[in-house]
Formats: sequence, C-alpha cells, structure tokens
Amino acid sequence: MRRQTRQRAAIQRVLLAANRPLTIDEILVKTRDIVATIGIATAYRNVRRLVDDGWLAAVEIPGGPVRYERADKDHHHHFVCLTCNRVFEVPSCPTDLEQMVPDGFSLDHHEVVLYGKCSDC
Amino acid sequence: MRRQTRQRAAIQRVLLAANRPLTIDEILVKTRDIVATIGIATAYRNVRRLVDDGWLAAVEIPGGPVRYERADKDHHHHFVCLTCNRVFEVPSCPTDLEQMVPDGFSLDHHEVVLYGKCSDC
DNA sequence: TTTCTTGCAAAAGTTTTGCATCTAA
DNA sequence: TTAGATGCAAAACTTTTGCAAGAAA
Repeated sequence: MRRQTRQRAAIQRVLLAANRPLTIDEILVKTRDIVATIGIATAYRNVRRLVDDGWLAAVEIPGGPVRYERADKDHHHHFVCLTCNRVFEVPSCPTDLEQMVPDGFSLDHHEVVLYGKCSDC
Repeated sequence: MRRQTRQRAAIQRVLLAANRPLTIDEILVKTRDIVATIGIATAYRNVRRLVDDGWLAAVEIPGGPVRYERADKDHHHHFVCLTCNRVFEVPSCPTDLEQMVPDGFSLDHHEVVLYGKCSDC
C-alpha cells in the first residue's frame, strides 16, 4: 500500500516547481526548505519510488550525476552549457532518426543531448 | 613527462582490440590477461589519463556504467538493444540538429543514443 | 491499532589518494 | 640516477539497508 507522507509530498512539490532536471542533492537541499529534517535515505527512497511509479524520469547527462524530472512532460531533449554547466530543455527533436537505424534493427525510442554555450554565457 | 609502461600499453592493446565500448571492470579483467598484477588504481589512473590525452572517449549509456572506446573512431552514435542489452555503433548522424538549438545558444557537439531491437533479437 | 515510512547509522559499492617501492629513460 | 608510475591499503564518495521509533489510515 502507498501512504502519503509529508516528505514525499515535499519532494513532489520541489520537482513540480523545477524548470530543469535536478540531482538528488539539489532535491534534498530544496526539499529541506519544506521539511527541514528529511534524511538523505528518504530522498533516495522516494525518488526511486517515484521513478518506479512513473512519476519521475531519470535524465542521465554524460559527465554529470543522474538528474530527475517529471515524467509527464512533452517529449523533449537537453542542452548542456559547457560554460555554466546548466541543463536546459529543448522542445524539438531530430526528424531523421530512422535513417540512422541499421538494417534489420527497429527503433523504439531515443535520447539526444546537445552541448554548447547558452545565451547567458 | 609521460613515461611508457607495460600497464598502459596493455590497456591500450585491450581497447584497440575491442569492438564495443568497455567498462572499467571489463578493461581491468582483459588487461590482467596481459599484465596479471595490474591493480585497480592503475586501471582508473590510466583510463583517466588516456581520456585526458584524447586517446579514449567516455561513452555514457543511460542506465549503465561509463564505458570507454578509442577516441579516433569516425563520428558515430550508439544503438542499445533493449532485449540483449548489447551496444552497437551507428555510423550515421542526424542532419537537422541545428534547428533544435534555442535562439542565442551555440552548438558545439552532440550525443545520440538509439534504443530498440537489434537484428538478432 | 496496524503497518508503512522515516531518520539515523552502519554497510556496501565505487573511485580517488597517500606513500613506499619500482622502473623507464 | 631520478622523476614518473605502480600496487596496496586507506580514505572519500555515493547509494542502499537494518532497525527502532514515528505517523498515516
């Protein structure tokens, strides 16, 4: 059975308010503004559970720790600024991925990460 | 100054012979066939150095450990078979990535990972 | 109440570092 | 010779787990 707790609700609030994928550490720090005493094990446990439940999606950006974002966002990709290291969402998508698929292979889904400089840097 | 050692040479031989990206652990096991006494710290140190020197490239496939492959390969991406979990190289590349870049941002490089079913599965 | 969840601390897993010894040049 | 590299063990991190106490329902 799934029980609603202040801790999980706080984590969900943090991720609903985030406009970019957050690391476990960022989630923990921000959640402590709401529930000051939350422990790191609880953060890990709830994030894992939210991923299992399909509420969160893990975003792995090469060269950095795993980040998490809500799973209900529209399909998108990520742009990593090489100067400030921030991760931005990119709403569009390559249109010609099928031509990349080798003969006999079938494509299910894909991930694209762009690297460069953001408009602030 | 850079000194040539049996250990680093062995690691390089292993990666020259590999036809797919290898994890640290795979590198260590295979290298021990050549230099049986190599320690894990030496494997980590040399892999890091080879990456810094631009001889190796790190390949991060979401959901798995970091893998390494020679950096001098032609530009390519990776296809992960969701059934057998093998990682294949894909020689082609999306052609319309520029249209994904937000206004004011500039693109340096990119990574694409395709997921699906390989021809064997 | 009951039983799921939390917070702490210990454990487990991974990567890095300190240091005496070894070795390539 | 001598400075860089190695191998071991300890340290530093990151993530998971055990368990007594706390809190949803």
